[in-house]
Amino acid sequence: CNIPELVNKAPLVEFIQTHVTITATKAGEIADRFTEKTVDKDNILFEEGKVCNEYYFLVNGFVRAYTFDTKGDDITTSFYTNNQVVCELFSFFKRGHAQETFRALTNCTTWYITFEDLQVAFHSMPEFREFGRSMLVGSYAELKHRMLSMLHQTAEERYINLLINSPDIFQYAPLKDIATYLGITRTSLSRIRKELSKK
Amino acid sequence: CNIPELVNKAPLVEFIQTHVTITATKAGEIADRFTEKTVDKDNILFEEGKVCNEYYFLVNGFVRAYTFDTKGDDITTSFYTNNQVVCELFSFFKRGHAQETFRALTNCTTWYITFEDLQVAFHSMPEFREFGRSMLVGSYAELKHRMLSMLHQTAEERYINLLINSPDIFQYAPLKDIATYLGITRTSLSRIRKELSKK
DNA sequence: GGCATTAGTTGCCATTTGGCAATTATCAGG
DNA sequence: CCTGATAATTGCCAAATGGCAACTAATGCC
Repeated sequence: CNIPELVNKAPLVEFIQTHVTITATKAGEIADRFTEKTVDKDNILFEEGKVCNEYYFLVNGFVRAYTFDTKGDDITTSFYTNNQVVCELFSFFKRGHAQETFRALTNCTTWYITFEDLQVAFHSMPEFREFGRSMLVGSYAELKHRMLSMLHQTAEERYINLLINSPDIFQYAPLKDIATYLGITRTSLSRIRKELSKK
Repeated sequence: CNIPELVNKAPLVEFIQTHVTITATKAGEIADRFTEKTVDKDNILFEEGKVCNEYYFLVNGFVRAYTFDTKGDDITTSFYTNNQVVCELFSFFKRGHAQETFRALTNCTTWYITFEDLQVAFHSMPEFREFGRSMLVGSYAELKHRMLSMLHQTAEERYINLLINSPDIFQYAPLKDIATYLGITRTSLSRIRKELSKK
């Protein structure tokens, strides 16, 4: 464990500590199972059709996940930024082929762990298991919240909330991709923005 | 372990075996941690505002989960039927107050395990951990699929798919609740049904 | 800097969905 | 069986969102 690694891993250690009750030492042991990897802007972290084998912790950067609908149109399923786990969870844990692609919208610094290493670490470190579960439950809750916004909010309300809660998305992602994330067309998003600018 | 229990637990044992690679004996050991509980029609399995402490396996019956939007209107978040896990996962695992209520639409037969017992069992039985994770990942994937349907399908398409994939929902739930589940008003659902009946 | 490509906006109009109120259908309880 | 309550449908119209095409703005590349 050399000094640059120690420095770079600090965000990951902190992240682990904010999600499970754990000593810095234990959190450090978990973090040690991760390997650093940088991904350049516009490059792919994980591609559709493959079995996801890396569980990424995004230290720094911006990532868009997308898939294609039945007409072949590109749909944004999620955005990821600093201090988030980037992973196609179903493919990763169930070892199936994924239908999503994760692409870097900026240069990204990540720490990742492979499925095999994670399985081993889960087995030997109860705290890591707890952490993994916490991540899974957190992702589920976040998605449920977004689902609820689709069920009862208008496109304008969803747009405003995104603007308030995730302003950085607007800094890195084109509006056309934000539109599909909100479940509307870029034309409608454009008009919603125009209406709001009047107010 | 008496005979009625053995008989009744068979669906749970089978369910476990279809989700993780495990012997019948081990699956039976897991199932033994669960306790039977019946819930009568219209009664509540879990109520909003509390910390969810039971992880239910629904052997037989039909359940609706719902919450309230900002206007105070009732919104269906999910339906559950035979051989499904019924639980507010975020509240259960993160020990927070839930914003959902689960109500029986029919008489229900369930097997449940409490949070404390589940924690103990997770710790001592790796297969149970694997099962728990499989459930979590499965719920996540299902929700993601539904999210995607909200992003790119019309209300009519979502209705048709629900009709095909979950016809039993229409047997037990009133249309007004199905409408909120689909993210539309009961008026619109009524019109969609009328249009389709013409074809 | 110029040019090609992609992104974003706007006008025009169609389609989808919603809101409200009246009406009809269904269902549970006395 | 009657009756009140709730669910479902329908008409009328408004609002939200989409489709297409034209236009403008931004961006990347040589």
